[in-house]
Amino acid sequence: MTRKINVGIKDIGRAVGVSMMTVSRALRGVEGVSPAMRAEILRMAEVMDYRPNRTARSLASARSSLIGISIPTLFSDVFPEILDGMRATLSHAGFDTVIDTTDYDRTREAAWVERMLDWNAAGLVLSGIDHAPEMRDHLRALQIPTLEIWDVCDDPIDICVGVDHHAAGEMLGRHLHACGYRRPAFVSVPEGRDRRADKRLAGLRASFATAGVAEMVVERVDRRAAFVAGAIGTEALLKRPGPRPDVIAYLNDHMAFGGLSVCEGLALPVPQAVGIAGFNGLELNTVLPRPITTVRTPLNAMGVTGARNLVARMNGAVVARSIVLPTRLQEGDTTCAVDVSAA
Amino acid sequence: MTRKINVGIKDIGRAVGVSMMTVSRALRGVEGVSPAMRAEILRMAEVMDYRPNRTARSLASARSSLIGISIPTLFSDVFPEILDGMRATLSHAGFDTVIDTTDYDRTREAAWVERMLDWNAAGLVLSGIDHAPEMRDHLRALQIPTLEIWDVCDDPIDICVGVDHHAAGEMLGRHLHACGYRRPAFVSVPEGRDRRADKRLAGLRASFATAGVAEMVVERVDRRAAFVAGAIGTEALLKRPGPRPDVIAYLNDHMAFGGLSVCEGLALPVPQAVGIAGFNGLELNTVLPRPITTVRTPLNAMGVTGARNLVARMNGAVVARSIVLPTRLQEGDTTCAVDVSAA
DNA sequence: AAAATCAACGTTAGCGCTAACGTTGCGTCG
DNA sequence: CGACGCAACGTTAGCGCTAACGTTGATTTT
Repeated sequence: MTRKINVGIKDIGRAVGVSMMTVSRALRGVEGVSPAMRAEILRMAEVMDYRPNRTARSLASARSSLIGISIPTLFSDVFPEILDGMRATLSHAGFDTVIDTTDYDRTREAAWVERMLDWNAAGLVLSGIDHAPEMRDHLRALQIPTLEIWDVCDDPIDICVGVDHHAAGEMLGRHLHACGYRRPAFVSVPEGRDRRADKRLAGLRASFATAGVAEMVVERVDRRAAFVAGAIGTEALLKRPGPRPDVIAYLNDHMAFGGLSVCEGLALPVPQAVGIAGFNGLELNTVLPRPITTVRTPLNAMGVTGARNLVARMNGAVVARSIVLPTRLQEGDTTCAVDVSAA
Repeated sequence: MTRKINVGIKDIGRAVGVSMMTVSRALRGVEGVSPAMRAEILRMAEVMDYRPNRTARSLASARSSLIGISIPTLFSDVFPEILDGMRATLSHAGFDTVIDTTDYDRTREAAWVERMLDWNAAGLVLSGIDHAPEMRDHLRALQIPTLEIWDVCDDPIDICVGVDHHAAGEMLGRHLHACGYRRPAFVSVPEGRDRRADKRLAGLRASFATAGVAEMVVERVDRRAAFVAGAIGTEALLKRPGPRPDVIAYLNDHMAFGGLSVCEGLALPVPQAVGIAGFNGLELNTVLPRPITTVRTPLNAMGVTGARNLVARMNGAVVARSIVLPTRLQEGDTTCAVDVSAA
């Protein structure tokens, strides 16, 4: 091992016989170095096992290669899937990603963003479009490239890529109503926790209301594991006094599956006695003995698109402020065979 | 807003009337400043909305507040749970966590670790104990505080906290054999992908072999979603020629649940015709209509313990090199009621 | 052919902070 | 009461790198 401790660009420069500035340029791929010299420097850097000091680089250039990514939780299939989509693009572009989980707490998110700014982060990725107002203002003022992902609006902090959750809710609602269901219910998380959940519910409500069905029962469960939450919510729903819902929509497919399991356990015919529908079209749904009706959201593609746009944005390109990805209704076996005449 | 752009410790020093060194000491909580002066400086820092430049701090002190955490995948209940356990401890201690997913690729892990070293990382957390040898040597030579988590051995890079996967496999194997099962099968991921999976299998094999059952059928599935993988693996297993297995163990509870669903779909009586068992005791298992026999692993506690030890280690304390957390067999409804006489 | 242009390098100043030594003034102790 | 010790500060010198200007010699321009 010829590995000296802490080889710096100065050492490389000395070895090659040029100034450290030339080395710096060569290593960064900046122009101003002849191809021959660049090759020689790169070779020597390799030989000497040079490792750039990112800290020094960040300090001198007032910009780091860190990208902060904030997501509500890792206990979900949604965010890991989005992260997975972003991964390749960001790492190819040479960025290091610092991930934070906020547990749906805006204050925590804001504090963490400030911390990332202390690191001279090159960019930020935030989940959704609902954030602490001061944080919004701060980021806007600082002009930090910021991607809001998963949800969309007309006026993002910087740029956003996501789906229209309200429209997704409406789409599912229209389908369920067309199936003949008239006593809809929704199983979700505690109110205010997840804005996307509320939007889906609002969309469902809107389409049912338009069709003349005003009432929608909502059961909220505070359980991290989605399958569990769906099961618990469904049991609670079925135990309620009053007419039993004839269709239950869930915040996502995992929850819907939990609910479906409960119904099957109670020998409640699905979709005749009760319809079941989810959201997101998660991989789970592709092998279920009974595919669940759902609204597919392009999670991975969202990550890819978002990351690409963010990188382009950081390179100074002009990109669309807001990109709405399409969702698609995917009919399964858990809705539609309802006996309308009996209702 | 009185917020000036880029308030530095020099500015605070000027405002208070002391040198920047005193400000630095006060802000870092280092001794050498009178309580009154410290209070005054902290107040002024607050007023002026001072934000430390972490980059500069890292460069000057040759040590950053970054901790690199490498995990194979986010698509699992295991690693998010461990991460969740580490979170609070690390963030309270003032560290920022950079998470990387390796997809079970050691080369990728090694490259990423080098990158973290370029950031002067304060510490590292690696999943499991099997890593690229050069990386091991490098970390050892550099004496970077390194925690290996989830698996254990006598000779970790630095310190480790985990469970004994081989013993867990044996434990489950003994139980299954005691139940009377004699044709065991195991559904796992592709060989070599996940060392822990292989160890569990080896443990299962060992205990069955000791009891006189030499053969164990292994089905390997390459699917990210565990439920899906379990379902597919089970179907493949049941389609194989030869005697049908009378018990199927799965790498984890999600896979086991997928398998259970398939068996139920085929009207195969569980646990009579076929037993089902998983690993990890995931939350899912707490609400399943039929609890699955499993081996509980203390994931969250592992994260907590690991993080605490790592922090202690970074503070120079001497901590146990290797900590083995206990696992516990949790009997469910999916094993044991086998009719031994019929076998 | 003198001037302008330009690629290919070099020099100079820091980036904002901290480590490692000073320095000062006051109590204290033989 | 002078030497000593010590708490509470200050000074100096970078950490390793890059931005922003030089500088130089060769090529092009008119």
